[in-house]
Amino acid sequence: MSTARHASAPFTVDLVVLTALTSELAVLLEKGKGNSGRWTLPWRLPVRSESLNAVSGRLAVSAVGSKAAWIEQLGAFGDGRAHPSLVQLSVAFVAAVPHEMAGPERGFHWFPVRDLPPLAPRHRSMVEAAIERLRMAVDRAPIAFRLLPPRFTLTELQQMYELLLGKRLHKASFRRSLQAASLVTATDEWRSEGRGRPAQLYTFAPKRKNRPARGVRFDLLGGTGV
Amino acid sequence: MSTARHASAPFTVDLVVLTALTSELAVLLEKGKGNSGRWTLPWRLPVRSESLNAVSGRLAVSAVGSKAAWIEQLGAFGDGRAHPSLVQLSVAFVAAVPHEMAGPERGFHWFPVRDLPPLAPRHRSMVEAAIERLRMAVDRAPIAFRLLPPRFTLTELQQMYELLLGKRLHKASFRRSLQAASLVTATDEWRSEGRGRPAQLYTFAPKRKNRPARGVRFDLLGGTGV
DNA sequence: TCAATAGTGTCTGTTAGACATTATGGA
DNA sequence: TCCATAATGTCTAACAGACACTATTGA
Repeated sequence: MSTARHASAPFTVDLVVLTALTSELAVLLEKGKGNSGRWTLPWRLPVRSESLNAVSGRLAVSAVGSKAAWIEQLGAFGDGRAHPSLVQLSVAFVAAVPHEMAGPERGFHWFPVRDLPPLAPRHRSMVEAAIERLRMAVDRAPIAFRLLPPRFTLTELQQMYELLLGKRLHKASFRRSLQAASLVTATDEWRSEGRGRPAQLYTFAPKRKNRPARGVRFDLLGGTGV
Repeated sequence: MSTARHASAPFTVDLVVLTALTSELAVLLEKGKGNSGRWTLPWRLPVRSESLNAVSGRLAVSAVGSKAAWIEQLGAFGDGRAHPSLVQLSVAFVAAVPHEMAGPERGFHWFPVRDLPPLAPRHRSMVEAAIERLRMAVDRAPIAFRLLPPRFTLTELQQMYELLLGKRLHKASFRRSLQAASLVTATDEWRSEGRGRPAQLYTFAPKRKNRPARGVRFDLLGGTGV
């Protein structure tokens, strides 16, 4: 029951920053500003008349030290689930950043999504929604490419997709689709990684292609099939 | 700049109700409560501590007179786009209802989405987002079926899908996928519609089927292809 | 030489769209 | 009878996954 009488808006903007941490997804958490030293998602009470996108963008910069590779609004969260701010409503954003590029700022820490510390209920539902949204977005936005360095091997790219999607992919199929989509071009560089045959390096260089726009998918009932 | 000192929450809940109106999508608008008699999306200032889902659900009932066939949160809208309430933030929902079932309540009217009256900028972006969201949701939720009467012909079902998706579908492919998805069962009734051969009536009776869970779709660059 | 990884060719099953054909009523 | 619509069979192209094979390095 906070009496909002200062110039801040009566809702928080919260951010779920995801990254690829050695073969698993990780979330960026902040050492709680409140009394209990619990970890929280980065959030802030925006000042009035600030745009949501501006606030979330600056929140990302303040957390990871650079602009996010991808950021999207998740939605409004409230409905009785507790939040560290005690404010009724939160607008959540989901972002992805490359892990190597910029270490987290002071007071922040990466946690694997499979092993999170206790979070406020509202924050826990945001993390779940964020992962789901990321997996939906991976095939519509070049997120995987932006999480990799400018030059990468196709195996690295595939592993990034597998990590983001949370499932294994078939090597030959992956490369065929990639070829058909005209998304990468080979460089003349190769990289030797320990034992086996060196891998060719590629760059992200999408060329517009008119996809045939398939019909309906009757994907009701959430049948995942294995 | 309204001083929010009464017991209402400092944001609005807005609703985009969509329906299938004789071969085109239509939105439900309300004669503006404000000074200018402009049309607006149905919205309200919820009282504090009300859940978002509860508010949006009741808003739908008050607009169409019955529970929505499908409803989902669209997200938070603000960012400087004007809203009839003058409130900074709005949480929008999108809903779909069958057109025949329940006429709109007094003061409401259906408008084809291709021919909308002037709307507040924030409401216009909600309508656009709602249509896009509906099209994404049509193959994950049985929206088309809930907009049809319990017994329908396959041609009616296909036309509903075409209307919701905004594109033509291939008849034989549509029926094959439908069959494969085990979503409908035939009744022993037939309906003669004017000239040609009568059509068999079907009911929505989904049977769980384990779909094979396909790989990646490189669907970047929004290539629609025709 | 062996182990390990990169990269590719072939085969098969599934599916979407094109097209044509049959079926069955009303005008 | 003719016409309009329903319903279905066949063909083809695209594509995903399985499998196996070759290529190229380090140990």
